[in-house]
Amino acid sequence: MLLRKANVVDGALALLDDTGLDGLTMRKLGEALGVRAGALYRHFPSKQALLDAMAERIMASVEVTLEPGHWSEQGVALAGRLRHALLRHRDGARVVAGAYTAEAHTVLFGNTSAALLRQAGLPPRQAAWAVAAVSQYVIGHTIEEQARADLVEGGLWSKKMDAFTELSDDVALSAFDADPEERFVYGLQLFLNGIRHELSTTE
Amino acid sequence: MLLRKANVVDGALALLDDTGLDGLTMRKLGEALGVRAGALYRHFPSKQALLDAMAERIMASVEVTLEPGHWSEQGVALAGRLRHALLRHRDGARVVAGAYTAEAHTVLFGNTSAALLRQAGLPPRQAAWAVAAVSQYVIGHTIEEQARADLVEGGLWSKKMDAFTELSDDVALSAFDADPEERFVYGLQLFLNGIRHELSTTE
DNA sequence: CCAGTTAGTGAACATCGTTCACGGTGAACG
DNA sequence: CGTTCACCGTGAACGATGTTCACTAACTGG
Repeated sequence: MLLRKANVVDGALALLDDTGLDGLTMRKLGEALGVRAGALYRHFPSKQALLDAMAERIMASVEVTLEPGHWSEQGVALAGRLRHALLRHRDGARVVAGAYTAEAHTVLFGNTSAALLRQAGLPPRQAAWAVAAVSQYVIGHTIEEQARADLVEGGLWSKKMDAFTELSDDVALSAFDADPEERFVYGLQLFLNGIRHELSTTE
Repeated sequence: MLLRKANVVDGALALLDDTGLDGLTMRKLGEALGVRAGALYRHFPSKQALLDAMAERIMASVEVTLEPGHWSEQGVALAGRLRHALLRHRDGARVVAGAYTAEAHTVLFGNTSAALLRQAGLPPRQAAWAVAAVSQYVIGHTIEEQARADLVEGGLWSKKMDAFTELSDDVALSAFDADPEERFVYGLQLFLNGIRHELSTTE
């Protein structure tokens, strides 16, 4: 049974889900695909190229269709779909952050989001900057969210929290075992409210 | 000349600056310190522990003293000092992001920032969330800023830009070779304006 | 000055990404 | 149907990585 590029990416994402990024090895991937490690280099020139393709696949899974509605609702939807796409695979955020790729679907997401903000009245340059800023927030948030999930799975989470307890005031503590989604939406709202403020002063 | 933990961290940060995170190797670090790789394990139980210590050292270099002034100015100053601390070493943002540590200086930065926002009138829980969100933005931004710097140094930046040019509209293009600091401040302002809006509605 | 802790050595282990000469299989074409 | 040829996969190897361990050397406190 011959392999194609798409199959390799499929297998790599599946392996990613149950070994994590650090456990993703060319040899293990080969074994999962019934093939020796070297054979993978017929499809990708390097592991990094494979990771780039995985990132692109992840970005391809975020829906970018804009339904009619207020720009801020669309913005919440877009950012939320980006987060969910990253969460769909273990360490997905780290994979996308490490790729720094400029391929079709990654660019499409940026273009669509920027167009949304431009339509809302933001100058083109600022729209592009705002999209970059929000994306950086989403990726930064999701890297941490998944890092925490990995720690919990490894049973190391309580250890970190103990270190916290000694140094931090009680307030910050309770804020940290809140629902990640709630925290995500809060930060996102801060951003969008900032954009709203920007719109009201430039027009 | 015997080594101490502090010397190892010093050497590691120096080596980081001229080889980058991917080139940071226990053997190379040993060589730079006049020692075999194995000796480093008398000071740190693993490379990750060393990286955690490096992250703490980087965080220790951000000044957290609050001078009197409007909370938003203090916020700009704090976030800006965080960014500069990350920029001070090559791949500094990746090091800090990968550590996910809860040690003295990292926690201190969070506590100080949260106190600032609480004093401004934000409820404790929301203050902690807002600080986390801004930190994630700063780290996300700086990872990208440094990734780009590494690409430029490797001469691979123009290649990425070519890929962009084919897929993106002209607008986004010009937004991308703007001064990183200007883009950083713009995103930060969006955030702080969102917090300002939050303050005006909760009080 | 001696004892005991601590730092460093050198060799080894398992594993990693990557390469390459070679053998085999697939499908397209006459 | 048979040949051809591009492509896929093998197996072994290379160099480099993080880490361990029995051993030796160096420093330090009493």
